[in-house]
Amino acid sequence: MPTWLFKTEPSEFPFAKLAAAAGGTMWDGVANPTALIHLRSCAVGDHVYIYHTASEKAIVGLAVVTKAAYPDPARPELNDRAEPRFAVVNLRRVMDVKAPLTLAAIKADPRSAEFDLLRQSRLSVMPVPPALAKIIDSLTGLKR
DNA sequence: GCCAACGTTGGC
DNA sequence: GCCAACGTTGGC
Repeated sequence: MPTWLFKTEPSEFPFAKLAAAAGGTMWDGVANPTALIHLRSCAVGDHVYIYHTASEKAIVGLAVVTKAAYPDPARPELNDRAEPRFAVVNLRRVMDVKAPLTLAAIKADPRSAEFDLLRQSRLSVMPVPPALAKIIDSLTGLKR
């Protein structure tokens, strides 16, 4: 199953604020067109690494998609059309990583050279290639 | 706080 | 439809 990486600013919406209950929490605020394309590709059951930006710059946890993309209910004026401008998904918190995986550590590993996280620093929703997901699982101590 | 690397906007 | 000017993100 596909794995994604979502970025969030920990002072705005930290990983810990994601609900661990079945329905999860709405993940909104994605405006970048490329990020929205990825967001619309998320399916229920897909796994999502949560990455904290700003001072942390590390993968801190794992979440799962509990509801696929739908129009942001807070932006009806922009979503009342065939192609909604803003999409959101629901995410449920699954588990913390055993060890946060820092951007510096990811950069230092030549196997992540093609990762969007390094190639396009402003992208907030991106796919994680399966081979890289395996590496990240091992480096963070995630058992899933 | 700075600035590179994007996106977006609006005049033409 | 182009592109200059402006705005935003996020690493440093």
